[in-house]
Amino acid sequence: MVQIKDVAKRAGVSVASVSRVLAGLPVVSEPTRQKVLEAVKELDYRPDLAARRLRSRRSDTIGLIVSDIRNPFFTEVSRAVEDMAFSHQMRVILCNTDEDPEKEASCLELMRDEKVHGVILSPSSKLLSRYSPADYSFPIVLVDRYERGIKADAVLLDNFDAAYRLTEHLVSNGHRRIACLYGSASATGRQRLEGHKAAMASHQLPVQVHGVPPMVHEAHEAAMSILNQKPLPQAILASSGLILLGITEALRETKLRVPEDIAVAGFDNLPWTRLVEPSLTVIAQPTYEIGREAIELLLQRIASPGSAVRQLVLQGELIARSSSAARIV
Amino acid sequence: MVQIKDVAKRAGVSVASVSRVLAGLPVVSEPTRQKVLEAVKELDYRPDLAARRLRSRRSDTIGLIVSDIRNPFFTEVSRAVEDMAFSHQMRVILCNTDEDPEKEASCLELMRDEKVHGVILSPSSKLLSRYSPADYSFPIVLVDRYERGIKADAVLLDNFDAAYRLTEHLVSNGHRRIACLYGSASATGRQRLEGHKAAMASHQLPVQVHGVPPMVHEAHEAAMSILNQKPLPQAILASSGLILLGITEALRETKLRVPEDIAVAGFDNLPWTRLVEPSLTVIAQPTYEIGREAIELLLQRIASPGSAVRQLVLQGELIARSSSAARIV
DNA sequence: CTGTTAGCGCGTTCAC
DNA sequence: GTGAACGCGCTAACAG
Repeated sequence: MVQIKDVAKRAGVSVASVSRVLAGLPVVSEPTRQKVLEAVKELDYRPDLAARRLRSRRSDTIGLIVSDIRNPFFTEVSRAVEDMAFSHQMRVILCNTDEDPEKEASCLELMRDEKVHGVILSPSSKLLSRYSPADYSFPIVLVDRYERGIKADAVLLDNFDAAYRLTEHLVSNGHRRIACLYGSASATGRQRLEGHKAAMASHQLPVQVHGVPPMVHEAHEAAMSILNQKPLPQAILASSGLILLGITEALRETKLRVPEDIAVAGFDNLPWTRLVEPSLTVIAQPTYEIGREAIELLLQRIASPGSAVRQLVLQGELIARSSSAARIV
Repeated sequence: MVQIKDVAKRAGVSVASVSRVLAGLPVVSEPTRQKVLEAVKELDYRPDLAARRLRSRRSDTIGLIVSDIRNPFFTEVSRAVEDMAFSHQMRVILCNTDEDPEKEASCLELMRDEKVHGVILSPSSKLLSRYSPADYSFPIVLVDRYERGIKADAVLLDNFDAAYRLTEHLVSNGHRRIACLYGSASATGRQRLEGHKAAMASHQLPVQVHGVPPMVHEAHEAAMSILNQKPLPQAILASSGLILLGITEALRETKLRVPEDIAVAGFDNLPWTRLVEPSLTVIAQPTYEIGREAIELLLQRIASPGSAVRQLVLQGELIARSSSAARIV
């Protein structure tokens, strides 16, 4: 294994000079710089990261902790995080928690052990409810999940507003009896519920809401029982892409026509939502941007640990498609 | 920062004993073991990974290099890899290459620098064509992409067989003029093409094949031009989920009925394939299992570097749905 | 079975 | 502007 002293010998300088050149310190003369660079290339020298990390106490690593990378939202976020990290010469360590507080805790411990510079985290409800940045030795940026009043950096969708607008869209298209299936397990689902309720209230319309656990199967079941009730709601609203999937499955089993018998709208502009017949009205989240902003916020926080906490709130985009077309009265 | 000598002092033993207890070496007496464990707990001692890695020359890390984590196939594989790695106390470093040979090379270098124990890799066509395990200092397991004759561990779908059976299925349902859109950029696409051609040949049927770059847009365009030709093929076959998506989009623009006017079948059992109308016949890949087997193979290779190379070939599952229903003659 | 000690490869003082 | 030397925290070899 070629190491720094080999390079030093070859270049006819000391190891200190090699180290300085590699660190980009400007206190080194141009001739030595060239000598070193040449020797590095000739020997194909690669600094030993373990030694460097031990000595410098820096890992050049950040952590990304999500519930499940297979959730398309997190897939996209993680791609953005990887891209940004790569371009900043940083490594990313990824963990899946499956919303399990114990796994969450062990992931966080792992991040501590790895001496990450910071973590991007989508906390479970449980963790979020007792969350305090002070409990951790590294900065954390929350994504997707957040509770008002928490002193923490975060990048979020404006869930209330998005659900409000989606509901407004349904109402303005003539739908009045609207059923809302929301993810009861997450702060995000509950915030979307609040947006929905506020929009309904502004029209003096009664609400019909159903909390469901975050699983396709459960959403499917819940949707089925709603679709079998009399009178049938005029529209059904899903607070997440997963729930929307469950509803869509259920609708395929019934012979109900969309939007004539019942309109549909939901969250997350996944590829399939425009392929089903009819295509589905959704709120598109700027997922890649959320990831990009999260790591940006994290890097800034690392650079200036003392500055005030910030929440970055991004707007969803309403994509109106056939499934929520105007009701013929 | 609490370190090993603090623990040693507290437990009244030497640092070596602490190290041995933590390494799980069986050469330590039960009393000292208990003393050490207690001290570790009391001080909340966490070994410094950088120091440990420097000294032991082991990183407990493996690499995963894929073209794009957003490809659902790789998402699933990566989840499996993460799960297995986590349960083996291993870290995973993930890289996206976008099929770019340069990025591929820098990812591989990064893995070398990180001293990973091994890498799971889906190589670009270019890399695959000149691939040799001997070029790397760590073991590599190929996933998804592979070329006959390469001496490398790999976990693969039986692409030839899957495409053969999918074609057989179409033929046995009365479709004879079949157009095949295949991914020309990957070995995988070409192997599926071969399976298709073989099946057609066994029935003395002429083939009509079209290579497309691996982008939805391109597949869409190619599908459009096929759908506009006279006479219309009786069926259209896609060699990947991505191409199937492009075809599905194109079909929505035309007013062709599926399967009456044209039947459709393809690869990858993604959630949306059973939600579109009509639902799509596909070959389901055992994606999670592929990831699981890949890391299993890698760990075995790490354990015994000298043993013979192995390719693990898994079978796809034909899921017949409405889009390929029997042709009424 | 346990303790002492020599480095692992590098970054960083501190003299020059 | 440069080099010599120390030590980051740990593991492993060796002595006892």
